[in-house]
Amino acid sequence: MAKKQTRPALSPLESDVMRVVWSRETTTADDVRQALQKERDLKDSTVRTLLRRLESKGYVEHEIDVRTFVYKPRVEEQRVAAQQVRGIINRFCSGSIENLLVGLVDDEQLSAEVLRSLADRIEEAAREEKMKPGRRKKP
Amino acid sequence: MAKKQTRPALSPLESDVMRVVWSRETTTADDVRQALQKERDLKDSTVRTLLRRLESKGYVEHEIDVRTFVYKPRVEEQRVAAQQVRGIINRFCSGSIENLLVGLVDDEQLSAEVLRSLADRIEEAAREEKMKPGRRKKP
DNA sequence: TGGTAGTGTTACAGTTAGTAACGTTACGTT
DNA sequence: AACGTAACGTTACTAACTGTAACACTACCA
Repeated sequence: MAKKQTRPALSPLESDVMRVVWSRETTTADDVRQALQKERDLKDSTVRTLLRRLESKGYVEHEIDVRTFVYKPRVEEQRVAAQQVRGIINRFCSGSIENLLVGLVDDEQLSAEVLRSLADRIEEAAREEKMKPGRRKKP
Repeated sequence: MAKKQTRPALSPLESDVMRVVWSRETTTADDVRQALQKERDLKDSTVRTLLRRLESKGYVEHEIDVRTFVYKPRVEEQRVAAQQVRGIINRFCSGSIENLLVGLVDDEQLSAEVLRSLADRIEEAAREEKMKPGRRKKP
């Protein structure tokens, strides 16, 4: 089985940067700086350091447009979230995702209705996948 | 609304210690040391430092039996997991738990069947709750 | 009353996170 | 062709957090 490759975790600020990157088609250092400006007034070189670290961690990649680095995500946001959750499940929850979901319900973050409707939608999606073969996951 | 109090995050080793604490009724430093011995051979004072840090973070509390500190969890394991997940949801997933669950399914950590059966069980449990009033959550 | 089980205090090195200055390179404009 | 400047890479520093533990102190129990 293809081992699901795992990347070093994101720091809080790196997460902020990633959220910017995920929210756009393409992203430059200056885009990030501006996007985060309300909350934090980071210097250009700070942002570039962050982006470089994110690239070395495998979260983004860049192309060069003339002389400007243009970044794009290399992983989907939901995938990253899911991996983090996997870590939580292993550390707590006795490795069982069901236990986790039960905890979420207890914590009132989740309801049975949501679970059910989600199950419906997922099964629906799975059926459609089967119709048109070829690539799997994430059209 | 009673603000769900949030504690400083657990480091990896602290998580290990907590797993021991959660797995037992009561726990002493020596219990922890022995439980973790296969993986890590920690000195007694190391373990006690960990437990003290966990207490100051609000994860455990202790009573004194003669002269020995006897620890117990102050939070449930699933609750902690759920709070961590809430953090993830806020950082990624645009704050939506549904997005997260979709990601988990994509990541093949979760299936529609599990979601559905879980929804069933949760609804069932909710019905029972309504029958016998009084305390809610966690019997 | 002394040995010891058990505690608190203190500490230190390695890593990660946030922050950024400064030096270098190469575009495009004149 | 040369120069200003936009954009990059290298390097660095501090603060906080982790893992680790020695050592000093205290109070039971034999």
